Amino acid sequence: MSDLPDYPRVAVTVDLVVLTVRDGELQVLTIRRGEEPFRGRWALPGGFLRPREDLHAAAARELMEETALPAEHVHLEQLASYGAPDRDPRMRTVTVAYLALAPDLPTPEAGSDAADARWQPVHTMLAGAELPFDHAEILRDGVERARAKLEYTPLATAFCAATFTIAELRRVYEVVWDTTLDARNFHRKVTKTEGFVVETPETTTRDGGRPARLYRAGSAPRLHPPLLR
Amino acid sequence: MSDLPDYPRVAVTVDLVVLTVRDGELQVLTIRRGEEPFRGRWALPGGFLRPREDLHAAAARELMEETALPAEHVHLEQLASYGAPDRDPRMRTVTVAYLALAPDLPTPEAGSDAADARWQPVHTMLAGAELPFDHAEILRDGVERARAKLEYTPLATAFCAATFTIAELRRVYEVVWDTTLDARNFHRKVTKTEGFVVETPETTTRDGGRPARLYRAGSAPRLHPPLLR
DNA sequence: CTCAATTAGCGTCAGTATGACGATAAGCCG
DNA sequence: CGGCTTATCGTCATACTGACGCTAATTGAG
Repeated sequence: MSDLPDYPRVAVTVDLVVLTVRDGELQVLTIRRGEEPFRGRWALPGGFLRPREDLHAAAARELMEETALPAEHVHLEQLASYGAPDRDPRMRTVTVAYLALAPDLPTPEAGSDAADARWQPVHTMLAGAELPFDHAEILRDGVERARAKLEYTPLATAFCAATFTIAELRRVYEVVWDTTLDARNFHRKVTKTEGFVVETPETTTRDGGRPARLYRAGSAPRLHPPLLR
Repeated sequence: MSDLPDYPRVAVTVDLVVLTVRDGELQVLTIRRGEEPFRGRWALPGGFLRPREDLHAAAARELMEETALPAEHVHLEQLASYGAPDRDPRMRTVTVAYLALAPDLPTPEAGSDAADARWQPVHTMLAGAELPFDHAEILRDGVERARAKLEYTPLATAFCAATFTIAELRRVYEVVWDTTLDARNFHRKVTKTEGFVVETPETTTRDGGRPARLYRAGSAPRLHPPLLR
């Protein structure tokens, strides 16, 4: 089988928008670039697709390599692809961006490729022209995807630990949507929406005040009815 | 600037899931392949990304070239990317799939690349192992995207002509969702949802019975409240 | 030990949306 | 004209929503 050299070849990369809720704000995982171009700048983690690697596998590998996050606790889904002809000054590239949602993990620090890894507030990274390449656009799209999916999927639980209180889940919504929600109505909706959360026998007082029941994520793939902004 | 030949290159293609509602069912535009592999088989339209072409531009170009559809009346959005290492027997490829929604146009026939182009029922194309490559998976994802977006966006209007009746819009929902909807409740919801449809002065009797008012698509990017399945 | 502070979780109530379906309107066709 | 078809408006019981009052269960200060 010929290699059909008459069609242009492109370098395919995978970039990651890894979001978490930390210190009451939405944060994104950034790595300090160790190579040109943009050496020393904070950027989204990512890397080249390997010759016999599936896209999702590449994203999962990058997540491990560059962020050392425990993959089993991280939601990972494809976001979108970006291929403007001049998006990378080195050569023609197309990047397949993935969106990862993680709980507030202890301290995810640098892996092998990256000189350094750090959580940074999304707001900060989008304020100036911080991010190189088209990473600001990718980050914006990732945040918008997360905001939208919180409405009609139980994905907010991906920002929480294995068990969580309703208040913790509510804070996820409040941070991602940048609104405040009535705690009582939120509690009613979440517990009445079939398959969103599952009660556990435990309670916790880690948020102070009266002990709160702990829940774990339910199995419903979608929320019926949705939680509208 | 060096070409960094140490990273693997991939052939990037763009494939299209072009959907319409015809004869009371959801149909997809297929082309008969004129080249190997799978010569003579019906497949999704698509082609290679050109050296200095943006992804969206490539999708729009393919839509024109292969389907001769008037692009201004077609909604086009990125769907997802597919890059399993063996998805194309010739070489390593990654395809960026786009979803296009078109009204029931007169007769979109073959363009240059394709030996033939034809609308075919989605149900038929997904029933057996009709489609080559991973096109069945892509089509399934496209249909699922369309089904979901009908709930939260006014995208159903993309399946309609420039002006349409509420009943025509309702039939779009019924076909895409494969349900029946109460005509009176649907009328109430659509006309009360801000920015979904805009009344025009005209009416039509093309559906028989009492003349129906014609509407055109509104400007709202999302439906508030959504139309739930 | 008591009390204030804090957070959880239940209850109420009015306004609104929803689904089921009746009734009327306004064309067409024979 | 009378019947057929489809459009559109109306009704009504029920469900959901948002605003907000109230009680429960813990912690920590004094």
